[in-house]
Amino acid sequence: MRVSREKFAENREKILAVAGELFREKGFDGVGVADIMKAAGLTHGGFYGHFESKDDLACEASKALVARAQERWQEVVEGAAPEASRDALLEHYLSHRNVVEHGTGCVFAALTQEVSRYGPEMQSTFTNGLMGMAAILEEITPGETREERRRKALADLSTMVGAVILARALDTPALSEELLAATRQELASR
Amino acid sequence: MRVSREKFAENREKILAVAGELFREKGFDGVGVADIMKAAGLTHGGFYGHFESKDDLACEASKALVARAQERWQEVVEGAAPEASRDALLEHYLSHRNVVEHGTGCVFAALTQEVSRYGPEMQSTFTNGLMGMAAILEEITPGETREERRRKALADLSTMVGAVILARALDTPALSEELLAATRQELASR
DNA sequence: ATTATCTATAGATCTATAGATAATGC
DNA sequence: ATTATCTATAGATCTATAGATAATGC
Repeated sequence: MRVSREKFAENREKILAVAGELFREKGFDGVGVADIMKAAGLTHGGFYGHFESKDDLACEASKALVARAQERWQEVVEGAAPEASRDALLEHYLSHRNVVEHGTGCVFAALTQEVSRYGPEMQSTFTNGLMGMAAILEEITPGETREERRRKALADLSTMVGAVILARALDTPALSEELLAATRQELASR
Repeated sequence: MRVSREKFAENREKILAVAGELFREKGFDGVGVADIMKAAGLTHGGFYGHFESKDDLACEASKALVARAQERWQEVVEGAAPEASRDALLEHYLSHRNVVEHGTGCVFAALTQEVSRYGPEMQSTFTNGLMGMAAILEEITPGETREERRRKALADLSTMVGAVILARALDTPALSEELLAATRQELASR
């Protein structure tokens, strides 16, 4: 049941998209190749025509997710007036949606803890991604010197990702919301 | 090869201690019952005399780790002069050691992302733990009102845990150290 | 006699591959 | 003829259990 070259490329993209969602929902270790292929509407065995291994897929999916995350931040920043861009980004990131919807939420809030156990290529992808996010933040962060803005950007990035990760672990929506609101308020007042 | 009642209790503690370390190193999904028992110097089959299931062990080990983490923060706070306690806690937590030594480092920096996928009992344990850490922070956080101190404590907790998680994902020690130092400096200046 | 541990294995699941199938595209 | 997918399965690994073994403690 061979498909056209075009459809082949489409299938590869479908696998990547489905994997990006399932990995964020269940973690790299929490989902198997068969699950991913089933969700993509293909058979298990067909997978190895598209990717060398599950690790290969995990790396490719991560690269796509990290690139997309940076694009989203750029869009949010560029979509707001310069003086409102930092607040816009804070509202975009520290949102109820990003806490509840794991499968479509921030890749860093979902997978960072697994990265340090998944080999150098994955770590390199996340390092580049995090530095990219920090660079975007740095540009919209007030401060006297470039060093001060860089410092604030790194600390703010830790705060933002940390808040979403912790909010996801809390078992009461009211507590998650309080943590999120507290973080938004504290970051905005700086 | 039956052992004494005393030795039985000792073996249980040994399993819990080894599990606490291996879970923090490799994640709940990254280590098996056989690995844990081997590291404890016991056989695989003996496990089920001590715990009902792997999930049961994961819950018990998490409870112990969370309780121990709170004790450590209390000790650090009480071991410093009142006006220096916040700085002491920041230095204790935002340390090179806590980034590099996963097996003995902060349980929240190691396992929080897996918690939301591991059922309500585990989430409850982590929620209680996080609220306990926030309460300790709140007491040593300056601020006009109790609400303001609570808010700052929640945001600072997000920053601290977030910084260690991100520092662990970075693939260059110099970048990890920069992130840690930036976060320490920003938090201390508040 | 009781019970903590050990040996052995059932049963489920997961990654990866081999060979068959069937549609594409030169 | 080439090649993308499907069927079937090998091989590894993981949780959990059954039955045997041997030391404890009434």
